[in-house]
Amino acid sequence: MKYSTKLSDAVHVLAFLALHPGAALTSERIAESVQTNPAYIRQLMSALRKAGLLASVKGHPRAALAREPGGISLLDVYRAIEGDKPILHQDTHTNPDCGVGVNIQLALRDYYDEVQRAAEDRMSAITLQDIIDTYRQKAGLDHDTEV
Amino acid sequence: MKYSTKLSDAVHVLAFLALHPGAALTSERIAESVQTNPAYIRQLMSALRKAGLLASVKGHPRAALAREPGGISLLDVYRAIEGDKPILHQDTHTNPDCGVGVNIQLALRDYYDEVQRAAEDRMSAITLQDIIDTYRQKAGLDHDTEV
DNA sequence: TCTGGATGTTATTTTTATTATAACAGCATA
DNA sequence: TATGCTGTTATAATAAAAATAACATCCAGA
Repeated sequence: MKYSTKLSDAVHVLAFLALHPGAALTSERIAESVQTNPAYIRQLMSALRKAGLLASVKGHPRAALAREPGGISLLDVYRAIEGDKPILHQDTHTNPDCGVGVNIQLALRDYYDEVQRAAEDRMSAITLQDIIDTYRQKAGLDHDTEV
Repeated sequence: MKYSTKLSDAVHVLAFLALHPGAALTSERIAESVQTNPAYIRQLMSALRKAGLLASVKGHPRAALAREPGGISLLDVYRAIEGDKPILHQDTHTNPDCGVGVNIQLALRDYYDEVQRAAEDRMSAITLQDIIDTYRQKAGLDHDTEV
C-alpha cells in the first residue's frame, strides 16, 4: 500500500486554520497548500469534526478550531483520523494448527501494546500549539506575527 | 497498501528457531508455521543474517540464532527488517510554493522524531527472551519445557 | 424566494507498498 | 557427483491509501 499521510495532512489542515483565523478558507484553498484535492480535505475535516476538534457550517467556508491549539494533542488528531489503528501490525494469518505461531503472536500483542502506549504517551504530550510554535521558528517569524 | 507484518514474521522465525534448537528447520517447515511461502521466509532470514542476528549455512537447514535471545531486542529486529522506516509518515508532496505547508511539515518532523524515539526506546527494552517467556506462559508451558 | 458557491458524503479509480510466487545458480553433504 | 536446500532476483497478485467524480444539501445574498 501507500503509507498513510493522513495524520500529517490533518495537522496541516488544523495548523492552516489556526494560522489564518477569520479567513474564509475553502477546502479548495486548503487543498492547494496540501497539494491535493478538495474532497480529500473535506474527508479529513469531517473526521476532525466528528472528533470535536473542528467546527464548521455546511455550505460555507467557515471551518475553525473547536478548541485552543494548546488543547489539541497529536494523539487527539491521531485518534480522530486513524481511530485505533496500531503502529505495528501483527500477522493474523499464521497457521492456526501450529501452536507456536498462534502463541507467539499472542505474546507479541502484549509487547506491541507497550510500544503503542509509549508512542501514544509521547503524542499526547505534543500539542498543535507546540507545532505552530515550531512552525513559526522554522519560518523565521516572531511568535506573534500574523502569516 | 497492505500493512507490513514483516516484523511480526521475523520475530516468529527467530522464536521458532529458539524453540527448536538443533532441529533441521527448513524454510519450508518454518513457512508452514507462519503460513506463507518459503521464499518469503528466506528473505526475512537474509535480512536477519545481514544484521548479525542469525547464522546459517547456504544449502543446508542449519539456521540458528547468532546471539542469545536475551541479547536480541525488538528494536534490533525492527532495524534488521524495516531499516530506518518511520512509524509515522510525513506528507512530502505538499505545495512547495506554500510556505505554510513546507514549514508545518518541517515542524512535524521534529515531533515525529520524538514519537519514533519513544517507540524505539520501548522496543529496545523488549528482548526475544521476553517474548519467548511470554509465549511459554500463553502456551501453558513450564519455563524449561521443550516444545 | 431563488440562485450559486461551498460543504458533506459516498462511490469509483488509480497508485503504491507489501506479500505471494516462480525460477534458478550455488553450496555442502552423503 | 547427485541431491536437497539455500540465497537471490524478478514478476504477479493483493490490499490500503489517495485521487477523483458525483451529487444532494445548506444558506447567504441578490
